[in-house]
Amino acid sequence: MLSKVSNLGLPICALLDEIRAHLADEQNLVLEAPTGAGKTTVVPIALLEEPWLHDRKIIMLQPRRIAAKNAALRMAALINEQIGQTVGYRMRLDTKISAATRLEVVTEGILLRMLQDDPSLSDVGLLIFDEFHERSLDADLGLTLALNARSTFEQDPPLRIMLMSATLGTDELDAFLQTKAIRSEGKLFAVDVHYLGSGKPRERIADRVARAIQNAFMKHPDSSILVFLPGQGEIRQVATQLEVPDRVAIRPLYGDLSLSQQQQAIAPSPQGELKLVLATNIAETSLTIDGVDVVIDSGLERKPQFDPSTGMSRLATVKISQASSVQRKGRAGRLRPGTCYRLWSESEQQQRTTQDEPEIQNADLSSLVLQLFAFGVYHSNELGWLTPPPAGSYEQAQDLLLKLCALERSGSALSLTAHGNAMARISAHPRLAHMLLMGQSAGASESAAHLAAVLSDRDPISQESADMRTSLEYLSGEVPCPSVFRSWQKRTMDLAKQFLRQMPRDTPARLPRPSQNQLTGFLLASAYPDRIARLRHSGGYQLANGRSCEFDKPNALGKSKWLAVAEVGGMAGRRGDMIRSAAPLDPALFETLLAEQVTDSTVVDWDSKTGRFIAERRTSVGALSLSKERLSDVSDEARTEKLIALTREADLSNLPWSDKAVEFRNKVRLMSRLETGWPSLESTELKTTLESWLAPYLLTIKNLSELKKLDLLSALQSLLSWEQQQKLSSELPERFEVPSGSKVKINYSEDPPTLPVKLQEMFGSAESPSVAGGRVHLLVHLLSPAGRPLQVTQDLPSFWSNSYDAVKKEMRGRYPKHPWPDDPTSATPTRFTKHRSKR
DNA sequence: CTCTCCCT
Repeated sequence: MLSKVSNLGLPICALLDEIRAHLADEQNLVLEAPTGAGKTTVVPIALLEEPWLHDRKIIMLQPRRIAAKNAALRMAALINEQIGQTVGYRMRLDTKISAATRLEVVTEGILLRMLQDDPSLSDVGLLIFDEFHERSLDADLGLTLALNARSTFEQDPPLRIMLMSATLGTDELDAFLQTKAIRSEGKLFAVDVHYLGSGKPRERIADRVARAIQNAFMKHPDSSILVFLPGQGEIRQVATQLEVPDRVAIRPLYGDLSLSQQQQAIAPSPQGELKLVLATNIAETSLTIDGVDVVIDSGLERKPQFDPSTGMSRLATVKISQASSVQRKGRAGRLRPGTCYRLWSESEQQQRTTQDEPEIQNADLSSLVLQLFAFGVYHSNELGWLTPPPAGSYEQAQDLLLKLCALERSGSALSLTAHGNAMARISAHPRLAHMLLMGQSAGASESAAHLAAVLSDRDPISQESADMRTSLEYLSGEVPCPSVFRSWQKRTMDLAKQFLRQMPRDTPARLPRPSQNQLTGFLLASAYPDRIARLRHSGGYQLANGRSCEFDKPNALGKSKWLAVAEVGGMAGRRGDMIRSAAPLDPALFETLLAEQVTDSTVVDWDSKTGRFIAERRTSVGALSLSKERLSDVSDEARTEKLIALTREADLSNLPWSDKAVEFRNKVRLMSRLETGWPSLESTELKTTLESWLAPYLLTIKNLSELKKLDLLSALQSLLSWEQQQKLSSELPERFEVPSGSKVKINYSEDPPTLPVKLQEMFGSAESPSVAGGRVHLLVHLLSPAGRPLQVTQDLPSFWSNSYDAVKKEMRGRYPKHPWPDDPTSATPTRFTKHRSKR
């Protein structure tokens, strides 16, 4: 096998010895090679006879079906075999594999299914991720699970993992896999790059692109041109406003076009005209257009941005990365040298990000989280990730899976339900998997399978009609399917059959069967409970998730008061969302099959005018309120709950903080500084435990004036044990006996606590007053006979010896009737004047 | 001025 590929003259052939030597010693390899180096076909074949394979297979992952098939076909041809012998491929609904197959090219999603059947990957010796730089969600997850499989199972010899990536930054991969990349040259022709600058502000992209096209045709009169635009809208604008020479054929190219229209853009023109292909990102990686010498790159692309707060994606027009611009440029140099015009400046190019963000950063993670639970991974941090899944979308995914009954909560932990386990075995989005199982329970497996299949893929009929029932009628043949949709119909029916095979067998229908009219709405509402919608009085619909949306053009569905919406489209920056597909929903289902979606709650409110409570019983579906009913009685529990919520909101400021309560809190704070084991009475902690300490005292409170009389001190005291309460009053007494015999109240509302006392009453005291067995020194406020503060000290002896003389001199004249002895430490303390003391 | 691409 090796000899069949080692002399092909491709750049990669020179590196085969190095690659084999590396893999003989190490488990990981990063192979960095640009397109045209031959890595995809040469490397797997060259490794088929390596001893460390131990008769196990080589699996090579490809992000796209066409690429997987082509790679397998080319490799089979290289070794003069039919496909399905030594080399085969495997993808959804299309497999060419035999018992003799040693090398399988598979699409990335297949790896997850392989891991489900055999978590240790026992018959795989080498796992190759091709085009790993694209960082698809499945590739990232596959790598993480494969590394986990290698570390948890005894593989002998261990599984080899190889990442093949385009040039531009493999350092991160090297670090993650603790290896050193092997680099190869490519075999592309030189492409001249011209930066045309950023253009005038606010000028339409289509206008600038149109001008660049005109200029390019003048400079390259004999060349076909490929233009990269962000989306269909811009493609249409350019196509309608552009005037091109007669011998040029304009060919739009984007994913929603039919296969034959896409073929027209790719194939050479029949009359030998030049081609002007106006394409989206589809031409960046998926489709190759031959005969292009000039590329015009708008520098923009449209990308979905997943919003964890709504669980929906919206589209945004963003600047492409440097890596993407290199890829687009390369499309001009496949057969001979070419030219690339970029509609931005060179300095801006330097500021652009080098790589695209990995998909895991900005994707719906519900499928990933379900799969992890099915593998027994309950927290993503149990695994090693090149890029860990972001917390926000991870939590959103868990919430959705809880709503779909795939997970259940026991205490603070989540676990997979039997229903969730069945969902994970179905190869569809968890929403659709849930819908399939619900459909089965309601005796409507086949309809559910049809609907899931339509929603799984691009649906050409939804462009004509947003009513899902139209697609279903074409699919089942109830309404004759137009011939242009025949290939869609066949593929979608095949998908539906696969879903039926994946559903659990022998499951009795446990739910009542909905009527034919209710069926589609019921199924959609099971999959998308957050998108149940109701018509607003003002027009448009409100969704259960709180957002609003409407039809882009008048639609017969728009008469329906209730809808089950499947897909919502929107562009970032625009206000409303568009309903792309939906079905009418019978609200009678809220009392039967959809009863689980209805929440029944008693809402208590505080009427701030009367200071009383009012209660309402409400039923709702998410943000959509179904009914409201005023209750004459408010239960103690409901009222307490509301009071606690109000208290939390007010940061405890609504409670009657008496001086005693404030002092108590300060005393506990003081004790907790001295000893461990005392509870914290700080607002933050008190707020989290309101239910335990405050609630019992709220039970009798029915209005505002009763709240004002709340015994807050007792409530706070309940947080202390009996021993602590005893200790608190002995260690931090109310009053302190000063030398004169007065019992002076200690002010614990300050920190440190203060002792306001007339100076004369402290005579004879050589020590600073303290509490808590001398651990807390009181801050003595020494007062004049008239009660004016003279001095503040925590160190009385130092006051007597340093400051007393000056105070004495100043005060003796003003208060002559009071004693001002020369030696205060031996004088007799007194509350009175000299005259009264003598008496 | 109203949807990028891909996949089980």
